[in-house]
Amino acid sequence: MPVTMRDVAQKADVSIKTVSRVVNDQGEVANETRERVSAAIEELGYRPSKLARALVTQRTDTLGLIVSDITNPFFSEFSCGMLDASQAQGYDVFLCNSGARVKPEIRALRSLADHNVDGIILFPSWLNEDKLRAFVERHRPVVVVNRAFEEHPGMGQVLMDARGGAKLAVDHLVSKGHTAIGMLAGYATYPDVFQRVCGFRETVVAHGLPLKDEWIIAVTPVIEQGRQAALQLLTQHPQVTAVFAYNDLLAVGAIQACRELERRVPDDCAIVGFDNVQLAALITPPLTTVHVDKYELGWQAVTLLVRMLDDPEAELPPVCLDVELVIRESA
Amino acid sequence: MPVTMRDVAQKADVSIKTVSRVVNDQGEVANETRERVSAAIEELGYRPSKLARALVTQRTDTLGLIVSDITNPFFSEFSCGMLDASQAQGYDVFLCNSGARVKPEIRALRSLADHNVDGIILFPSWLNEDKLRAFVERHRPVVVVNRAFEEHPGMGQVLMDARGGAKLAVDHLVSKGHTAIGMLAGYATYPDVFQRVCGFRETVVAHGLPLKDEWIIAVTPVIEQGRQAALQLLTQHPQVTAVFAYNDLLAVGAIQACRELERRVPDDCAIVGFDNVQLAALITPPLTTVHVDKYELGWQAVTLLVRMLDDPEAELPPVCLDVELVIRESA
DNA sequence: AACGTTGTCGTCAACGCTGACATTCACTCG
DNA sequence: CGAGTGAATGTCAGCGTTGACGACAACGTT
Repeated sequence: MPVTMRDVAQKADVSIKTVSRVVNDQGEVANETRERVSAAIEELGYRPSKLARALVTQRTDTLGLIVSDITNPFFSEFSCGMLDASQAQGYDVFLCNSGARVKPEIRALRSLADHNVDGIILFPSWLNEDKLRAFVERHRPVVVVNRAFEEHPGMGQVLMDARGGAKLAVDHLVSKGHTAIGMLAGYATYPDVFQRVCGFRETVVAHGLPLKDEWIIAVTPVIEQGRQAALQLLTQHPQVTAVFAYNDLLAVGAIQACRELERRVPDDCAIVGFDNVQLAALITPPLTTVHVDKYELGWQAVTLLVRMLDDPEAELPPVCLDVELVIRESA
Repeated sequence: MPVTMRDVAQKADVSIKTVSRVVNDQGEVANETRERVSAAIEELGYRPSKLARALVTQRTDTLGLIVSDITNPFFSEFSCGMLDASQAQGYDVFLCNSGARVKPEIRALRSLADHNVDGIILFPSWLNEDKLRAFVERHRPVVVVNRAFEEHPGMGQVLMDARGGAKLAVDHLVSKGHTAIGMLAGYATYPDVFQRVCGFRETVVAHGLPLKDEWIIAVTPVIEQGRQAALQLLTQHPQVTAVFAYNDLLAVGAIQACRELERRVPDDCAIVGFDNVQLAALITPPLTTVHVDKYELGWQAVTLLVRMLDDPEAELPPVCLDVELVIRESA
């Protein structure tokens, strides 16, 4: 039913191969012929079948993107940058939600491989390093965002300076006179929690302040969990006057907790978040947080992936984005 | 490099066709043979190429989704439902951002068609009805969300009861004693603005209240525009004591405007939004708004699309989701 | 003994396209 | 003037799979 190269060839009275040549404008085609073919293409409304082409070239012009939760503004802004960059490079993208679980991630990976995507972006990956490497072995290239690992051919990484961000946050808290600082952390199984907690610990110690393990609470990074954890932290350890949160969602939960405990923010308890999602500027009080350019992160991931595609041999170093502190009213 | 049916056939010492038969478990294969082939598949880690299969069956097991802006929580929640439903049905999905503009939408449509997606979901469509119909003619089926149009074979529609939602909002405002109600509307070119404005006008009139065109302001539905429009509305027409917003983003802008004008919400100015995005519950004061189950909307869109795929001849009626008022503190 | 029938499996072309390798023809040059 | 050159185009196989059809045993049935 759809018009094929054969139809065009017939109409322009040339061989199929010649049509192929003008479509991909490769090889030498006489001007007169080229125009005749172009006219036929135009007239028939011919569009080359990416499917058929992919079968022979092994290139589908598609990328796969796996995120934990597209509903989370952090990921959706990232996806937006990723999508725009892909489009600019001529790729279409398959989107999958992993729900931050291993099984669905594997299923998504498999399913992307089945569709022969040219490359995959994982944000982040919940697989252990061996499994991940095993997959990449058969389906390079893959770019992993926000999770550091040993460099390996076929795997690229895009990171943000999480440790530096944590330092920025704690420094700011300290400069405001806080000496008892707690942290609402994500679970250590979260691929990018480690860096943020590390940065937190280092900086607290560097300032010569007390560092108590009970002041660091690990929870799932969603608002409600943040509320509960902050409630717990602030009632059990009333001396804590400042909280650094793993992400803005937890920070929002902490603000809610403070409201319930009738602790004024930032006077009775200062709060700093991480990520600077849209929401951060809109709540009351507006959240002081570490800004990350999520759109840019997505764009960079594609840039790196495409570079790996262009030169499969190259060993590209990790890309790391800077972060900056956005001071609003919560600290 | 990747293992193909031929490899499996060789290993199991059968013909390629037999392998095909067990893979798709169709046709009669002796148990003994089936097991031998299955073993070979397992051992070799064979996975059928969707590409090659698609070339002959004309089915790619992929769907296309075009949304205005994945960054908007309204669309991202929808996408989540759409993604989950697709996955449940065995489809992978191409995601495209149209940026709420015609050109990119057309480009996305074309590019999806080039990849031979089995069906497309448009949320919403910015094309005029003729163009849309022309496209669908060649690439059915398509499901359009949140935009009503004349029924047409190959086009499905999924809607929400926008008019009813507007009525709910206005009724509530009236019940609170408001008699001068303004509206922050989206541009009439927005596909789903019409219904909401219509419902607004009808209900205001039904209550015997004044309906002034100057009290209805059309803007791009983002926070900042909402703020400016509300500023304008409330200073030029101070008698207005209640505002119904086309969506929550505009409502949030209105709340900001009230704060600047030192009008207390809801005492000096009541505000009702539409959509009930996550943000609505988190701002101060929490927003009274019309709730729409966006996840369900996405799920329904896929359900409809798949039904159209299964029976191309069937004339499926539009699906319409109910809405409900969520009363919080802004009205 | 000749004839369906049924179950199992294979052959072959085709899907729409590209890459490797002809082929043709005009033209140049020693 | 024959060989060599290069531009323009064509032929053919093959990418990995499926559908239409055919082959061939094994088994009753008359």
